[in-house]
Amino acid sequence: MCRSLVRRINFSWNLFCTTVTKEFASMAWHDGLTGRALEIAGTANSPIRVMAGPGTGKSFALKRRLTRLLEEGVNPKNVLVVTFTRNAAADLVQEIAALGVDGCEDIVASTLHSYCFRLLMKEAVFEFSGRTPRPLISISKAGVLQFEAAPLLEDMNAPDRFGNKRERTQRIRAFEAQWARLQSDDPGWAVDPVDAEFHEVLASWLQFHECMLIGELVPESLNFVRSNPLSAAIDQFDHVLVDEYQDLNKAEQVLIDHLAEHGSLGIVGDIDQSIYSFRYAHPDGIEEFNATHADTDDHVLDECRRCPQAVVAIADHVIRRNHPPAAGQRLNPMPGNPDGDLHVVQWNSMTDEVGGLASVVESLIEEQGYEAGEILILCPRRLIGYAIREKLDEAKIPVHSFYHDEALDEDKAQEAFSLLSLLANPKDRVSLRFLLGCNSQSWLAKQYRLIRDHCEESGKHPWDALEELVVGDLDLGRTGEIEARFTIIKEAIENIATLPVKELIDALFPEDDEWAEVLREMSILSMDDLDGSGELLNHLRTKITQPEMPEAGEFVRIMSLHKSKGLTSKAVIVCGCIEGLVPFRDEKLPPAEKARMLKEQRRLFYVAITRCTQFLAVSSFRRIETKAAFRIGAKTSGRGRVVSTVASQFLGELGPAAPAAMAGDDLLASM
DNA sequence: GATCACTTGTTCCCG
DNA sequence: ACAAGTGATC
Repeated sequence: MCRSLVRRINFSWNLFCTTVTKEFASMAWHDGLTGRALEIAGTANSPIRVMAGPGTGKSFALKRRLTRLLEEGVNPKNVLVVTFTRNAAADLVQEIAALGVDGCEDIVASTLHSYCFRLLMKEAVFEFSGRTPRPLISISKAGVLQFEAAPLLEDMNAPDRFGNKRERTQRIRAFEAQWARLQSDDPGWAVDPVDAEFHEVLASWLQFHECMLIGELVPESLNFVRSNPLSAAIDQFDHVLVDEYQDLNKAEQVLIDHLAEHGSLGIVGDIDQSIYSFRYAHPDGIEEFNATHADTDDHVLDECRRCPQAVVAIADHVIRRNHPPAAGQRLNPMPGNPDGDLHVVQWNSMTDEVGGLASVVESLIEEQGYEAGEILILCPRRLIGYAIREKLDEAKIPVHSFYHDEALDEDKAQEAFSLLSLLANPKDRVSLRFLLGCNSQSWLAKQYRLIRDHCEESGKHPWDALEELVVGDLDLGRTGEIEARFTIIKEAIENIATLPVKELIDALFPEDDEWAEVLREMSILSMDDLDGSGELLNHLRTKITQPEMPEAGEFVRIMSLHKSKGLTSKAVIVCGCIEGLVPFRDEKLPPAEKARMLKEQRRLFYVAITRCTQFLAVSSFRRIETKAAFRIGAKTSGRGRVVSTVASQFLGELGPAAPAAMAGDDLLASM
């Protein structure tokens, strides 16, 4: 008790200091810095590698390192900070700026994705590659690519060669994987002839439509940087700092090496928090970093300042299963931290869990003095997240969910978005192709083929060829349906062409249509900063294609376990801890892959439980309807309309520091 | 090429 | 639950 009081005083003292220094002069980078953080911030060695567990103060050390560089007179324009989400970088810089450090607004702080986008936009790069960094936006449904990739799949329909749409989707994924993993760099890499042919057809479609797969952004940049190391288009960085290194894929890691070639390189990461294998992350990269980079200066941060002692104990106990028994502690408690308020709770059904957790939240707010903004709910399935959000809405508790958006789920939303895209850039071939075909099951692939062949031969733009067809200056065979469709699209564009942004939003994403809700909300939130259709489009595209760290506010946050990485919250509730959800299991995988996946799921659980500073509840439920179980992928036992779930194996791995599991009603009664 | 009724097959997590 | 694929018919 006494100790935690002391800590609280220290904490306020720190706050006091930073405000004071801000008023008078910029702070010195090493103020109040000791031990390992001081070394990390102060060393001039390069490269440096920092292995930092959750809550061990790595962003603190990073910030101080940046502050030092600026104080020492480094040109901020020559400093690159790479983070995983697009606002993490901005936050970092903003926090340093708030400390009164000059020049930080000039630091290049962004995701690698947006760095590559800017690089590929440069004329010199276009002339080299002939590729336009216009990302092809797609979503996946039932294993098939939708939206802008749908006409691509259709146009690549070559019976008996590339398989059906699912197989073609898989092939595209395989290519993205190959690029992300730089498999073509492997000496033994052999290309299957069908793959080679597929690649050729894919590349020609992308080339003709002046676009890129999102997965090509980094490999294309790398390709340029490798071939043109002296190009003026490449920024010459004196210092490169990379956060969440374990989540980068190989292409990204190699690109970083190139960008840091003439300067210092610092990487920060944690193998235990590597949770992005589905993005082809290459976590071995951080473990082997010292082998691939001579004279690596190593640092370890393993004292968890964020979490209460009991939480550190269970987190460490869980994650040690991923390592050999002799490996020792992965995460150590911070002496003096409070013990924490830790609960393992089970409910009778999914409905009970949803309602029960909403009551837990209510009780935290009304009985225990928590603010809504201090509560974070992590759900392994969005379905559960939405249900809890609804309950909290009913209880009039402010709440916000942060699922990767279903903005473009509906056909009408896709059509409206494409219309905007074509309005902003009438030369946008992808949007034109999409709009021409989206009302037809066949995507009018045959008629479009005639037009495309003609354009490839003559160098015409498909829009111009269509214009000629409509007025009768051109005859390519049967093109009646596609001409009719083109006329409709043209009229639709003309109708919205002169609208100011506010009215454009109303016209494209009408207020009362459910399908338009997400796009409308995204647009309206930043409406006043947007000038013209181009800016509106760019804004929406960025929101849709780039991950964002969920911002805190005066509301309960609900999100996936993945999204929670990097966040801190006073109270954390992890729900749905049953087999099939956490850990997610894919029974079709070969045993070695299954084992690898289980380890990653364990890391995901580890990330989730290490977000809290005080309260942690790990929750599960016992019974579920067979249909619902199938839908969310829960493992079950028994027969009938309602079956039993199996508690997550991770609940059995919490170790001696975990409290006994209790029934939901008992937890509510005790609060 | 469009439309229909039908069968068949895979997903279901996560950025 | 949802989307692809099939085949008949217009």
